[in-house]
Amino acid sequence: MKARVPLKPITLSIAAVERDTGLSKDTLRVWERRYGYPVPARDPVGERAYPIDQVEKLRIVKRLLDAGHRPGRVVTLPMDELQRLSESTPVPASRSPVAAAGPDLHVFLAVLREHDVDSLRRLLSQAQVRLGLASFVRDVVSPLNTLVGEAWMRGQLQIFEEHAYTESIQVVLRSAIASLPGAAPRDRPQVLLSTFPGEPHGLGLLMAEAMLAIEGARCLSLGVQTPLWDLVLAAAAHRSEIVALSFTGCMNPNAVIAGLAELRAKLPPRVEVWAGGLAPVLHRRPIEGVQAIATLADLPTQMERWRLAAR
Amino acid sequence: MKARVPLKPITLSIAAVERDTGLSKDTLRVWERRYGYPVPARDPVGERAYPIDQVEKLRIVKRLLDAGHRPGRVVTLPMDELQRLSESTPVPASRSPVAAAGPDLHVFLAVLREHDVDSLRRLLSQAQVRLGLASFVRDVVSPLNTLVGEAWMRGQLQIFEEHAYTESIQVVLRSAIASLPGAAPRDRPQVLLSTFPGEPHGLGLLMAEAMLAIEGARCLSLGVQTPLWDLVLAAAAHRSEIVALSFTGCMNPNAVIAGLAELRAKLPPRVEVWAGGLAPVLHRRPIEGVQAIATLADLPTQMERWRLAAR
DNA sequence: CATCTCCGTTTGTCTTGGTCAAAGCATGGA
DNA sequence: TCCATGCTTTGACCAAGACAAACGGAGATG
Repeated sequence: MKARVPLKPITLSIAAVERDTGLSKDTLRVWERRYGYPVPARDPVGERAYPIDQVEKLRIVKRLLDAGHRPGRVVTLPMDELQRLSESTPVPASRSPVAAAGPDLHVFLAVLREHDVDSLRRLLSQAQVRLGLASFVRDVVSPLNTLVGEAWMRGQLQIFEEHAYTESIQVVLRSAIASLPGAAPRDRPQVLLSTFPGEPHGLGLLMAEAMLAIEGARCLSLGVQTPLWDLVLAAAAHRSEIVALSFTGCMNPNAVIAGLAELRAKLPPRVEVWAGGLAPVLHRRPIEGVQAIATLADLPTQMERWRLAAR
Repeated sequence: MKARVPLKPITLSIAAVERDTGLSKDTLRVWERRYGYPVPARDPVGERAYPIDQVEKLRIVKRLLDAGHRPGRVVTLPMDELQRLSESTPVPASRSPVAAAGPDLHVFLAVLREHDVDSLRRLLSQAQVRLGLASFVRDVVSPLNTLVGEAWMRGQLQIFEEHAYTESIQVVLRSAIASLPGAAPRDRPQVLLSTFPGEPHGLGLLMAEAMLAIEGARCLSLGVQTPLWDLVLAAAAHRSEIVALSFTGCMNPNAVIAGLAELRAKLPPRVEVWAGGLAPVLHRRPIEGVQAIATLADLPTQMERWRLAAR
């Protein structure tokens, strides 16, 4: 009931800090207990009142956490140390030699930084038309995603800039997909696309949908976060022959493995399970009955394989 | 750290119930203490494990709460009483007489139930062309959303069917928006669209974007779940004159109010805050400095008002 | 040198039981 | 009819403790 809305919000309640930083109330309290930071002031009632500068520091800390740092090492650091870390943090660098990949991907990044979304979309559209959809997805969107992800990790990109990027890619990709010749009802394979609960990123799905649709597959995307059991139901309802999942690094590796194993077990054997995306766990060791898609360029190959298998 | 993924998810953790029902952990615990309901089972570790039927009951209770009932009076009622109340309680959504609205919205629902996504998209596209975008959004998509939401609440629709529906609407709306004449750089107002963290539904944004774009606004959608601070940064970066947020019932009412108040305080006064969507809390009482958008049909009116105000 | 396994440490979420302000409701007076 | 008052309901917050999962380093193995 403490929905206090102070006229002079020079301090924030713990709930407000949770909203602003994404750190849960429990976490904030336990940090205070363990690391002695942050130590907020108290309002007349005895409740925590965080000054804004503490909150801003917490925002930076949160970013470092997302970039892979550990709380115990960074929460107590002074402000200038944090700044230094933000800039110098070496990127976890998955595979994909980005630097070598695109010619001038940095142009896209530059207009994004200037908040010129119109130009960004125009440039993306032009690239799509010039290169063709497949090459656009493979050689522009995919490496650009990595580039943007890395820039964000380094703190060179704000969250809202990343959101604007995602939305722009979505607009261009969806429009390109919509203008592909629609698959005929007889076309095969019938592919069901989605992500597991806990995986909120949908760009991978769109990219995969584009690559598969080019090859003549009948794609049905369910968007993100479909419960496992519903994937089984949906595959049955739509007579899907392939269920394709997309993963980024944000899902728990064990949850990925366990989920894929369970999905595999619940689907009829004739339905294939394809799993792709940046999640490292997919590419460590093969998973029984699951096709790991190393890169988007593998999708056509896999389709070829599927078609050759007599069915 | 308790991201348990039980193989047999016949029960949900308290965090999962919070996500699914919108009732906070504190509330769930205090209800158990005070009213003796819900009393979840305990897992081997001693943590609450809610059976799904309790969660479903809680969802109904939550709806009754949103409709104005008080917890003490409804949490302990048996299931049939709740059903009776649900039906006899005048729809919380004061506006939007669904039954009277569409002529044959049930056609869409029927093809959805038959899993004929191709037909669904074709029918939607045809309706969009026949009615025009504004009427399509106002008279088809919006009431259809309510219809689908209610069907899902009643358990008449699977989650994957709801996902397929959402994706279909998205395809049709995005394609319609893309084919609108683009706004000129000088056009106004510049509108920033998004949702708060915790609000995962993006259809409202698309509908609003369509209505606003028709009226000649320059829209920039950031997709869903933009942190509050980033909304402020984005509004500054894009010189937005209006920040429009969309809410469904899944957000905690207090979080909605507090978030809007904080956003209002952090934005420069000349930037307007518009809040729309089905969340009941928006329409209970006006919020200082925030324009509540009752229905999508109000968006043109609000635009008119904004343009008349000398700027 | 890469990869696996083991083990101690770190970390966030959950636990109990208590406090209290704000919102809701009813009663009585103007 | 409308407003002031007092009582009840309600959920957010607090403290301190427990514990499993995730992490990271050491050592063994291919």
